[in-house]
Amino acid sequence: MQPQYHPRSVEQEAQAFWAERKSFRSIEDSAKPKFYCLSMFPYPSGKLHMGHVRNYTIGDVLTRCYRMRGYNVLQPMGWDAFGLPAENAAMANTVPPAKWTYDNIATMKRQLQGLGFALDWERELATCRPEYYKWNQWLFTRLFRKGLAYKKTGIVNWDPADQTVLANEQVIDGRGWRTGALVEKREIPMYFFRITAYAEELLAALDTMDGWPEQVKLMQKNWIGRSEGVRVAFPYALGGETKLLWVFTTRADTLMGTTFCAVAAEHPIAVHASKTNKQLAAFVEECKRGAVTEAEFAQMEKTGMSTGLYCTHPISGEKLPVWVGNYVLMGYGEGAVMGVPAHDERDYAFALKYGLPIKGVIRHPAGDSVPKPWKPAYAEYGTCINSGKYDGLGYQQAVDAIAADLKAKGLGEKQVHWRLRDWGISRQRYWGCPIPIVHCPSCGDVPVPDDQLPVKLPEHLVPDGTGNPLAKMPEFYETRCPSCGKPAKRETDTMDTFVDSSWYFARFACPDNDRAMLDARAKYWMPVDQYIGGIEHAILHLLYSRFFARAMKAEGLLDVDEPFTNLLTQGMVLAESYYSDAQGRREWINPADVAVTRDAKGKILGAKARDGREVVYDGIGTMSKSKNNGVDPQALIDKYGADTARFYIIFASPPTNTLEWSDESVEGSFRFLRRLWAYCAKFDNPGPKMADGLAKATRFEIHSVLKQANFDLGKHQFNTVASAAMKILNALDNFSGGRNTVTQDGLSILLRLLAPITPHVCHHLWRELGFGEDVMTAPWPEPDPAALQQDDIEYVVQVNGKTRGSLTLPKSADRKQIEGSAALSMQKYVAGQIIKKVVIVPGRLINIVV
RNA sequence: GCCGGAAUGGCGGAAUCGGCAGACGCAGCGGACUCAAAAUCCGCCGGUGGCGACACCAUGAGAGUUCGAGUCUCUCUUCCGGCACCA
Repeated sequence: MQPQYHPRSVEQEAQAFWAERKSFRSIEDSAKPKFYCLSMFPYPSGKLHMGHVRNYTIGDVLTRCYRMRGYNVLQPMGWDAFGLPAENAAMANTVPPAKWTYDNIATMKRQLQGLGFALDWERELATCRPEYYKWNQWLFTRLFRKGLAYKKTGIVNWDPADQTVLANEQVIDGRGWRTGALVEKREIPMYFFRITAYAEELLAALDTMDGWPEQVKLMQKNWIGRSEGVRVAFPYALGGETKLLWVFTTRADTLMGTTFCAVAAEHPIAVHASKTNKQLAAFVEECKRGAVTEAEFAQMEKTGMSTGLYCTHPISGEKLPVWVGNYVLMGYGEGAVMGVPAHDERDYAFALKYGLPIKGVIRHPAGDSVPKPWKPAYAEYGTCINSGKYDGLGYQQAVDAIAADLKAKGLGEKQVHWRLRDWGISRQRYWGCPIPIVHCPSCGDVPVPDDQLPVKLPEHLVPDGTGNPLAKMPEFYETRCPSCGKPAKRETDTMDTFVDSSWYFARFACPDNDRAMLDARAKYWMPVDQYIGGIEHAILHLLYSRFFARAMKAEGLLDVDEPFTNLLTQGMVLAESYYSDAQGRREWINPADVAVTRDAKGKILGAKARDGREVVYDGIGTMSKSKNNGVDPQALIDKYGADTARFYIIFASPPTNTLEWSDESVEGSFRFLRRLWAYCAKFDNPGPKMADGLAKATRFEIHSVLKQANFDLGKHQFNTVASAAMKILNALDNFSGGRNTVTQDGLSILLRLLAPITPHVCHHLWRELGFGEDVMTAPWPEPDPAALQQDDIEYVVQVNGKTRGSLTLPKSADRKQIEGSAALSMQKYVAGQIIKKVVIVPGRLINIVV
């Protein structure tokens, strides 16, 4: 055996072995339990980054464990290949997004293969291929006919300079990122998926999803946001007609305290009033600029302006002014709210700012009046006061009574309200899946018939930042109506890329089927048994996929509601960043080019760049181009090999934590693999005979560590499994002799425990030392109960909860003997005092309370 | 702003049910080997006091429950993720 560990040749040899045997090809087999292990597929952005390596290493560890445990495992890989970055790269390099994307896929595929993941590459798919997106389109037409996909107006960010729609990400401080022009909101027709039709189900099913982290379920629950309240109408006169201004409130008990109503800038009342009020029109225009995201809305200064119109309070008949508020969102609820300044913090601030009346109608702990400043107690539930016939009622009684009265007048009723909104899928972009609709002047919106699918996206275009190139391409949009045959216009919007990623997991079962979206193989493999991906996807992607699974089930394509049985949300990969301050301009220095100086205790004193310049430590954060703190996985693999990269990633942190990158610790992981190799290289050398006591102790140590490792594996705490492998090697290495029954058993356990993490080196050593032909087909190691037997137990002894020593007692000792021995050993602390009680935790601890 | 999460030595982390805080590793310090370096091996390694046995303090801050709290409860601070057109 080679005395030195050379990862390159070991890894090539192992990968060739797996490729030749097609070790990771998965075939449906109802005789074996199946395990579908899936990591979120990557966006082909260029090269693999550490987040990818982490994600796929975690998935691969699970995949290989389950293979060794005898499951029929599927682990596929594909490409989330449509999206905005390809268009940006296209503009920057004048290269079509398709070419850029396919080149990136080729690079990243090579990198993934170099990492030795147990992937079934025969099932590879890319969402930008017509064979894939044809079925996006096909399903869309099905949902469209059912009304689960429909058209309505939606609001987009409009860059007036480039005459183009911008993504939220492309709007910086209210301006277009390329033009700097003030971005406006525009209403345009868009297609939506009616995800709200499943709101109730998506919420209720969360309670049955035991394999998902509570944290993610809670976030989804709050996102769906079920609330019970009352829908209230405030009548108003417009052009001689009486219309109703609807609002939703969860605090109908405060209805009598309403002193104004506020509507969104896009609300019909605001639009109407602006026609005759120039100042208001300017304010409405103002509202359409500025905040783009909900976060920005929530944090911006709340402003408003009166429309000059009044509505009528549905119970009291009072006249209330109608205002336009920049904080009222048209896309949320009714686009209007009732203002109760006395009992709502935001309304309170608004009323103070604009001199609107404040009318207290709830008795609260701070008293009946509502003096400045705002107190949270004002918003608490209480007894109605100042509310006419509702005086004296509590929250629920008041809501019931008011809802009943409103219902009698036809001005309201109880309603369940959802925070969840329908999913707008139209994008005015080129690099995405075309929406399969033809607009016919006589037939309206006609879905493209099945025999004309897919609507192919031309792959040669280069966008220029001024709108969607498809919309400027008559060859694409000029068509005939599938229904009447007359000239018609094809839809040029493409789908949100979340559509592509909402069902890819099912397509992996049958990526080669050109006659159907899914077939029986999907029913075999689905649901995904273990899904792994970043916590940043906790809401949108996962919720959309849950919706899609239901929609597909309704089409008879799947027979499960929930697509992912178990979910593991991995943490982000972070790195330190450093900059040098040159004339006030920060130049970011890659951490690989920085040397830190430390004091005698290892504390960081300062840092210098490779060229000797002093650099400033800027803390730890996500790896980014702007801070030049990315660590290239390829450089790491080239230097140490894939196994070291995999081992470090697993060992450095539990999967759900963030992982802080450290080049020095990588070195330590490499050192461990070298030690393992060195141990194996001398394994068959003659040495001293192992003494009985040492044999017993070594076996006990190895099997206890294995027991713990298997427990940790069960809770996906892989970092301590890697530690366990190190502990086993330490235990083996304490004996200077070679192969005997104890070390043979121990090394066999070590190599199998480590095989999922560092598969190449374990593959090699397993064969080299004659354990078998392929470690991947060896059974998963289980501890031997006989090795775990012990005659004595070591107790921790405490006095008044403070640890004072330990005590070794025979396993057979009874309570009386334990108490006696403990008191005796604790003479020093107990003497002269009265023992009040003795707490004994069997097999672990004795606490004497004096 | 709202929703969710996290905080333990110089660093990453461990501690299964509330039961020895700091496993395993990194960095650091001391030593062996070497002409020297690298590699490797051995030892030390939370803080304060003490020659020492040992004592006290210590899991972001403050309170509480308990024989006993990193773990449970409340309040607060800081950081991270998401907020519907980044993926």
